[in-house]
Amino acid sequence: MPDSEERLRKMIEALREHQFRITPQRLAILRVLSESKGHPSVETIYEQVKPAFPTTSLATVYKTVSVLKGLNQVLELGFSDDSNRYDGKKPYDHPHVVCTVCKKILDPDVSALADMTEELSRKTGFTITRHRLDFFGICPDCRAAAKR
Amino acid sequence: MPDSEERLRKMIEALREHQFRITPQRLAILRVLSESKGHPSVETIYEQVKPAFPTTSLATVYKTVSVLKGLNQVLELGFSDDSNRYDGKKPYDHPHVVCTVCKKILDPDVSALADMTEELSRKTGFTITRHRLDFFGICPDCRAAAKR
DNA sequence: CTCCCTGCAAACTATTTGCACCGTC
DNA sequence: GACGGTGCAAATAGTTTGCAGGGAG
Repeated sequence: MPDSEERLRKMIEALREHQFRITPQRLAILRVLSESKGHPSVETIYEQVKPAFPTTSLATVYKTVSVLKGLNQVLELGFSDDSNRYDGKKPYDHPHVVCTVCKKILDPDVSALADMTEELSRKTGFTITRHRLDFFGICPDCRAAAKR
Repeated sequence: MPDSEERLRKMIEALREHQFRITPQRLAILRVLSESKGHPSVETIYEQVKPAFPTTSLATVYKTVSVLKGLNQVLELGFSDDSNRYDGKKPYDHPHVVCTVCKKILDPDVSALADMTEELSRKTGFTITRHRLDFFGICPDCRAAAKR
């Protein structure tokens, strides 16, 4: 899986570049972020790091994730009614589809977004720097499960 | 301003229809929601209701807003790093532009969204029920202020 | 007169922070 | 060795909830 290794390398490089130390705990967190497909929460990362480092604390995960966010090496998806989710594979704004039943989050292909931003900027006079586009619904798996 | 009166009437009707009582406090909250252009927070609503009902509590505002949300009479815009904002004028999903400096929120015209949802549903197999589209940037006012 | 609503305070939850000890560089 | 990082516990902030008294229908 060369793609996630590439991401891991980038993250480590970014940390080094800014004088952040590479501790074993951080390395484990980076690994989870670079490998997991499913937009994990801090809690989920914590659970995955724990086996290797049983004394790891949630605070450390929060702090590391926060550092990575500052270095633009992870995208934070905040949900006001749930815990935040993190994307270490594509650390830049992009649309998401969220299953409201199983909480799975996927990255769909949506093309027309760039045009939309440009049009918006023109119409409102805003300088647009970021966006957030989430679709909510029920995934095929959960729909099938509900029908039983 | 006949438009906001129309909304106020609709909200009251929805409450009555579902056996919710129309208390003076609730009426005051509905009024703020139906009149204010600026997507107020619970705190903001509270501040505006206080003059008329000095003993009003934040809890009551939260509870009323929650009831209205359940009746689809207000749109809740949750922000994980800030307090939630409410839209009583257009209580259905629609895009927003948020100024990251003054926290102002506007409703821009964005057309291509319906097509996007349809395309997404087809590509992912999700049944899409809701969406959330926010653009973040700096409004013309704040940009001008920064240049001084 | 019956419940629902209100308002106070306490509870909750995700996240952040303070601080003494520890380990990377 | 210096100094940033860790892990525990306590603090925070927005929101929710429990409950006794009050008022709408």
